[in-house]
Amino acid sequence: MLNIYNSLTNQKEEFKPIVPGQVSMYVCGMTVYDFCHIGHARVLVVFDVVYRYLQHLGYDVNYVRNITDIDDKIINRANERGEDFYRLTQRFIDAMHEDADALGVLRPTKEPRATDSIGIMLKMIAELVSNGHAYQAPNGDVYFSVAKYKDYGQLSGKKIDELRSGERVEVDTQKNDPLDFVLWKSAKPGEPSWPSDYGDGRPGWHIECSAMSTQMLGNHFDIHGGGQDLQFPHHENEIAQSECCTGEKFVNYWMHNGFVRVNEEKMSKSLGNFFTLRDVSKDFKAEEIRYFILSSHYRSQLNYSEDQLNNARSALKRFYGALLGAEICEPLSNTDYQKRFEAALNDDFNTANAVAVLFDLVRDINRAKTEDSATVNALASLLKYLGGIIGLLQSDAESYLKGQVGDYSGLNDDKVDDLIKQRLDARDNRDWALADRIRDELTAARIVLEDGVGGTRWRRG
RNA sequence: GGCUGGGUGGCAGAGUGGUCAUGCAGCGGCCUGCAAAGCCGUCAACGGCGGUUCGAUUCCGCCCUCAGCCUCCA
Repeated sequence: MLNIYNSLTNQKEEFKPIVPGQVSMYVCGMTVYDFCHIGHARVLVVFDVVYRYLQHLGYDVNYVRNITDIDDKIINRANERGEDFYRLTQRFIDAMHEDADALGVLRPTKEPRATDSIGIMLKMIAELVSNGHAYQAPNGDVYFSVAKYKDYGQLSGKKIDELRSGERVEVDTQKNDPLDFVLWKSAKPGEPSWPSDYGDGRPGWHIECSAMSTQMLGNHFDIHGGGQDLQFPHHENEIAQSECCTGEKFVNYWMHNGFVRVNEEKMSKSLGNFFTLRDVSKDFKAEEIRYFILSSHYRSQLNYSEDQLNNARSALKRFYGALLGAEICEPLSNTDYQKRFEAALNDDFNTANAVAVLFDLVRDINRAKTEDSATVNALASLLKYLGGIIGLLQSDAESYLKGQVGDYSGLNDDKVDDLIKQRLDARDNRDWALADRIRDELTAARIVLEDGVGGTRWRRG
């Protein structure tokens, strides 16, 4: 039985889909004006695990993750570069796909772009205007009337009165109420725009998610996810717009992942303390980054540091070390390991706990290695199968361990094999000094040797 | 100021009203020509003060403290 922590009620609840056997899930994706950083990677990976695990449980999952490809930042960036905004966003969409693929993130079922959905947004806006929940201001902008939605604040726990008293935004005289938010922005000269009954303009940020999610998943769907920073105002506003427009409940389960932090501070574009995936990938394998993300619970904060990534590196070496030499076959079914593993994931996707189960399995594999290979193969296959449920351990063990990343010395695999052969000769002659000298040479090139009964193995350290 | 969520052993990070988390690091041993890897053993923690309880790191209250949101942000 799967339990999910619901941000709407602030407690874990048993997951029950609206339609038995099917899950409809929407996750707020990237605004594509720059490369993805580790914080973005966390959303991608966290909800990839949710997606994979729901499928593992046998659900037919309709997973929609949007792309915001029109907003102020995109326009500004395009202007700075003198590049057409559509070309700019296309470039970063391609980059995002490359990054996500590398991390082992499965493509969502659908990945709508905001600019392809303007029509449906305008329909929603028209409905909100006609039913009195929205109005057009003198300057042409269309705003949503927060005060007219009595349940506003249900997700973030905020109260309209308190928001108003803590108001820090300068009052926009165009709005009837400072809390109102924009649905349609009228275009300034030279900005990308779309025609509408309210004049040329572009959509506000919040309406796109309401439009694309309800269009693709229905007015009422199961799961909506995103980063914690979207809880307010973005998700709160989505609820308000959607429910005022459709008259139905919008979403049953809200999921929010915690931030990645750098030196006790949120990693964010505005603080400038972010590390892009591309930067980090110069020194670490994508799977190490994925493991790092999954080594803590998705709702807790995650501190980014090189030590943490090194820790992930050690962990994966241990996993792949256990897998090395085993023959992968049909995994054992109904094992205690699988039960514990699933119990962990059933508990609000507790990947940290699930990974701990995998380490117990590793110990059993390594123990069995001195005894019989059938047990090793069976347990290793189970390890690989369970790892696959959270998108880990799917590489070939030997190539993973020999794989290189970043600036290693120029020693290629053939040269390594050659040196190892020379060292073996030296060892046969009991010339330990020479053997050790060769090993030192390899060590300097970050090659680690392991002399075993079956010969000498090596890996890149 | 309002609202969230935290404070666990050297580090990271789960969890529980009374027996082991787990990984890395450390220490002792086995294995090895020596290593490495692996295995066995081992050390060690629950922010502070009260309360409930036979017993609390785990429940309750207060305090201290950290992060996040309240403005764009995954």
